Amino acid sequence: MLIGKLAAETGIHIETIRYYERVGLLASPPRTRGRHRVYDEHHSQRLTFIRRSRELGFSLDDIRTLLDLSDRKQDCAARKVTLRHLDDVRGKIASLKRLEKALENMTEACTPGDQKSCPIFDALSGRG
Amino acid sequence: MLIGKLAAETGIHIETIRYYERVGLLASPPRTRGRHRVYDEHHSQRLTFIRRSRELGFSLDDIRTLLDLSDRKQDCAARKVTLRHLDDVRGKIASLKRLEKALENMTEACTPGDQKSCPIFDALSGRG
DNA sequence: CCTACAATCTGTAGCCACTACAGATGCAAG
DNA sequence: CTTGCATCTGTAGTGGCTACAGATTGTAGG
Repeated sequence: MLIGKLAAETGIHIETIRYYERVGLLASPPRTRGRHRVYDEHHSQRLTFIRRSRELGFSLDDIRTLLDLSDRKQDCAARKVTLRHLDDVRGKIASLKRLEKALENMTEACTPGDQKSCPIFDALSGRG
Repeated sequence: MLIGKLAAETGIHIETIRYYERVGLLASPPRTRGRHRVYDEHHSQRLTFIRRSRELGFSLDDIRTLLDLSDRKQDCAARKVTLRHLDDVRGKIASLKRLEKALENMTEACTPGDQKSCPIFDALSGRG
């Protein structure tokens, strides 16, 4: 199958597929005489693995590791990678929640008709 | 004051200060004969505003807007920008929470000693 | 006044994970 | 043989910095 079909099948843009090949995530497929890439089911499965991993927020580096671990059936190591990523995600949630609180406080303090200084600008100026 | 002192005062790296100038966030300060930048209290306040806004997750584009609104004392408009950003943050939290759940499910399903297929690899392959 | 050394200067390239072109080909149907 | 879409390569752009290299400026000590 050609790259367009692979893209349609996996939901990954053509340019992104070529990008994954360039950075070594997806093996270079054989070519036609006219240098068009020819993929098979194996490539499609790999690409689906990559897409699912990306959807779960793994970095391309992590995915490289996961693909390798999957080939070598090292599921314990994969669990570690996943737990580390989960930690990361939780950290991001926590820091976004702090942002959310701060932003809520700012907007709640800012009531229309208030003639004095604006609490939003005060907060941003470091006075809040 | 020179750029090093401004950096120390505001907690923003020298390169970042120059970057902000380059992208039009911070006005070009006057220079010494030898082209060294000379800042005053006004620059320092602006930079603090920028730093606080960055800490709250505003994009540089948003910050440009907020700085302008602050100059023109348009606090209602600033409130809108802030609410929009708050929405953004909440959206990110929601999607990270979905990730968190999915990752939790994967790692919980993966118990050591399980001899069959690995639920992590299954999930990533699109079978989960 | 001279030297040493720190601070600053400009310009460029790199990071991540793509995305968006331009301009040149390949390939299949009519 | 032409039309027209698909694919090719290569490069540049995104955001928000960061990290250099190599040149210059400023300043304190001798």
